[in-house]
Amino acid sequence: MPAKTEQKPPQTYAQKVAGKQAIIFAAAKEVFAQSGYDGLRMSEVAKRAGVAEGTIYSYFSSKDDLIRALVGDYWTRLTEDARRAINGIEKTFARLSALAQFHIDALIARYDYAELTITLGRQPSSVISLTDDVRAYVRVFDEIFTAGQDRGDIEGSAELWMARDMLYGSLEYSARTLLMRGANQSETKAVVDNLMHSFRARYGPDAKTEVAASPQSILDRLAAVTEKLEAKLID
Amino acid sequence: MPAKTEQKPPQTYAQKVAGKQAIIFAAAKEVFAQSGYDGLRMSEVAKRAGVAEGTIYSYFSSKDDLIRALVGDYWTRLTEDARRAINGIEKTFARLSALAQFHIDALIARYDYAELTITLGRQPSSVISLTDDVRAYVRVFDEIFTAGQDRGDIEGSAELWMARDMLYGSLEYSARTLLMRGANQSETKAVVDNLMHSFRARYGPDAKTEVAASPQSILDRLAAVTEKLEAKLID
DNA sequence: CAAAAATAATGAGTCAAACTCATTTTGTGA
DNA sequence: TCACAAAATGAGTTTGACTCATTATTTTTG
Repeated sequence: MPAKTEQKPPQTYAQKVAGKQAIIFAAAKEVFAQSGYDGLRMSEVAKRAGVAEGTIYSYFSSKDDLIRALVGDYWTRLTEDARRAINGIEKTFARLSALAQFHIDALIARYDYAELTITLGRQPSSVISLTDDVRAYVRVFDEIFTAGQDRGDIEGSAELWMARDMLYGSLEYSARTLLMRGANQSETKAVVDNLMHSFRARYGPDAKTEVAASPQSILDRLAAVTEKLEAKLID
Repeated sequence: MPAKTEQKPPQTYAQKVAGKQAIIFAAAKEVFAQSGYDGLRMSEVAKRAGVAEGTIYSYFSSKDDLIRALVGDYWTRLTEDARRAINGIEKTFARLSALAQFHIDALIARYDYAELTITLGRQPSSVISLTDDVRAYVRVFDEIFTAGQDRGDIEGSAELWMARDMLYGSLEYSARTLLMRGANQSETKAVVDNLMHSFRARYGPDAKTEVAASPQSILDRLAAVTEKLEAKLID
């Protein structure tokens, strides 16, 4: 990377032009974050980007195209984050679990992007594909799964796409329902545990073994409750 | 039901008015079916219903409200069909399987309604709830599941909502991906089989016999009972 | 039964917002 | 410095949801 990019005034015209797309994009991201799809006004994006409304249209052919770019970028960033989230974890199911936890947390943090992925993904676009970015994201799962099959952690005959749909489908739907009541952290963990339990039972080699809570923690709870009961009885 | 309703000309004014809502609704359904949400024009609905555009607005407060009514009706009809689909089937997992097959087929036949449920369900409406209709639909699953728990086909400690989210989530996501490639009948069957396999492994009694008899599950049950006792004492 | 009141229907008109395009501004190469 | 190209501009167009003053229809009242 040459030092040129550091200097402020002497950029070439071409550089300035290239930068403008990024400026508009950033402005759109801001506006989208606080107004959502319907609330986003091209006029507002233009104002924030410091350009005329018409200018946007020489970089993005329509509002939908602009949003599509936003959503595509979202998945690209998410892909990187997902890889970071599973980085250093070795065992197959632990990796899957970490990915699942990352995924549901991400969805709950910003469900709007997931929602748009569903709607925009189904209507064909002139320019930006979107499907490709989602595919790249989903590949993180695929890699763990097939690697797991290779090392014998996962039943070799298992169909990748079915497992994938089950994982992402469950998590997406759970995120949605958890958002409707107020989600809390412990519930997302429970969802992930339950899902991983199912996964192990379905795809793992040795079937089950795992349970939700340890006997010890249940004993602790029992002891606590019993104490309360005792106190009540004394009254 | 009095014969009055049979006669054509001499309806009361009130009857005519009530009928008009249905006429507009039917017209909207038609237009939506062939144009989708974005393509549906209120002017077109008005034309098909044989009323002025303004008239629609005295029956539905907005385009969104109209569509919401459409989607709500969709789920209501689907609920009836789902009950018919499992009718006469006795065994718990067979019932679940039939329901799952019915569900994925329905989604693939008309994914647009499911899509709108996601988007419209999240934005609060002034009038029509939509969530209630979906809840009623989902109750079909809930009934099978809890009945299954009662008769011991399904692990008693299983969390209903998690199982529900897993089933509907998997099927919805699968429907979406199957639609992207061209879905064929055999693939939906494979998805359902795979899902039911997972369900059996996760929630069925036979695979889990050891677990059912394990100290763990006994502790779980004890904890649950103790909690109930505690609640009673507090009253 | 006629007049008054209430209810419903109408559609021309308003408004908001995405998108266009003739004009102007800015940059480049000779 | 000038001609040419590329980019930016924003006033104007278009589209489509929604409003509301007016008109039509039904019910109520005296």
